[in-house]
Amino acid sequence: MTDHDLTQADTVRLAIEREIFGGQLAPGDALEEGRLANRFGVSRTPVREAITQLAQAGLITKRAHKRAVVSQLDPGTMLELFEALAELEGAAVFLSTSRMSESEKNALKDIHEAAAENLHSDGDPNEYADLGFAFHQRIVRGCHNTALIDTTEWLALRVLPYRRFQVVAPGRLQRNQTDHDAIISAIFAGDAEAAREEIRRHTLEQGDALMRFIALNKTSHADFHPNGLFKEQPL
Amino acid sequence: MTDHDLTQADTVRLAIEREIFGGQLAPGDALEEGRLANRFGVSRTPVREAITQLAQAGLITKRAHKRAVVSQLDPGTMLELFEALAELEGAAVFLSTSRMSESEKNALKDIHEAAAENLHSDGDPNEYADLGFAFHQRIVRGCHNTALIDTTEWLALRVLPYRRFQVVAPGRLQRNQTDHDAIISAIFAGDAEAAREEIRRHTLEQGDALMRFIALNKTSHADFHPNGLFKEQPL
DNA sequence: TTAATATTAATTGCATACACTAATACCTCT
DNA sequence: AGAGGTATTAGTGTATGCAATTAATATTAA
Repeated sequence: MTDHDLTQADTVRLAIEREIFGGQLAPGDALEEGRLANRFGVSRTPVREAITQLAQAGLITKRAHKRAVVSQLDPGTMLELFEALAELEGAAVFLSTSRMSESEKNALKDIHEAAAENLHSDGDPNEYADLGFAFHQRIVRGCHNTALIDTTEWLALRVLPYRRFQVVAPGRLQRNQTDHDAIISAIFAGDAEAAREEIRRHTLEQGDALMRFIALNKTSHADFHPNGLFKEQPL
Repeated sequence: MTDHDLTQADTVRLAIEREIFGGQLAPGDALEEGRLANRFGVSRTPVREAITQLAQAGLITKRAHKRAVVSQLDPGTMLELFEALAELEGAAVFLSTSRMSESEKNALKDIHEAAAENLHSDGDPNEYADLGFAFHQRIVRGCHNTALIDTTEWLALRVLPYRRFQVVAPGRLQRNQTDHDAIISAIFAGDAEAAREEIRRHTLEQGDALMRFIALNKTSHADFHPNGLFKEQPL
């Protein structure tokens, strides 16, 4: 039972997913069954199935007899997502503090130090962003509760493109690193309550900072495309 | 745009959902597309769509070329679900404590007192279970964060059938009411941190109690059907 | 010109038909 | 009788066609 048990619907779904997260498909873009069908060389049926799945996952929005569009995150819901994510990550780290093994903690510390090094040596901001993502992911997975992990990572994935933006916001990276410092200290000190508070504040602030950024650059949120930030914003 | 925008796939999905939560469809039962199709008087296409959605939601399990099966909750994942739910409800009540309006708080208190009355007068246990569900739901919704509410309610729905079991466990109802007492006190006192701790402990304990119940009655969890508890277990 | 309406085109929802897979029954041989 | 293989059957995955619905375009009236 290898990957060849992938049905065509699965293949199409994965492809569309990648295009959304990769930015080729922007929020608001329409997904038309017919086009996709002959683009992927299949009939509309598996395409339809893929769209159904993606809609159920919330990645795209679909209403009867209207074509599916990539879900649009208006500022309000985006803030809500960040807030919910902050709470979930808080819950996870609360558990992780007492549940992570020594090796898990050390791996976390390694990531943190690699990020520090990157920051100190003026490395690639994208690499820093990846390390930041890994940092959060390690913490979440440390709670060893599949249900909680899946839920949290699902939310994290939804805001991921927006979360990365901070690499272009002045001073954010340094601040980010300081926050991570506090979080990792609390974890190693075994202070679950403090760890929760730190990560809550941290993630909430990322959302706030993003909102400020959008407001300052007064980008119409209709046109706002998170994945384009790297390309279009001057560093 | 009324309910008549419901596509046939939606209708079928809702019907199946109801049968699962209502207990006509037990965990482990197989869903066969053809039967469902002519049972609902539609073709297999909308049935397939409904199944896809339910699978994506996790309510049923599906693998390529194998028929769909109503998801089975083994004790391990069930405990995980309860733990994750405890954390999410904790996060929600933490926010709700400062965000619920006066009328929302009063509505919550009304439910709580109705439950007390039911308990005191030896009323219908099923009604008590409904009140308990409403109690938790009100608290969660009080956080006014759609993302967090949806996530939490989704988990709550998955364990709902199991959660109700406590009406048949000796002493659980009284204990449940005491817990709710503590929670509501913390909320009215504005002590968010205490409210979180109370509801965490409370929901976690429901999971533990359920596990003990299953273990004591040494019911093979393969045959364990939550919705049957009311009918088959002697009170 | 603009707004409202009719007409056409594009696109979705569904049914049916067929291909492929996996399970079951059946047979053969030892 | 039992193990192993083959035919049969049930059931899923996909393609195609058609009807219903929505979006786009043309047309008319003010």
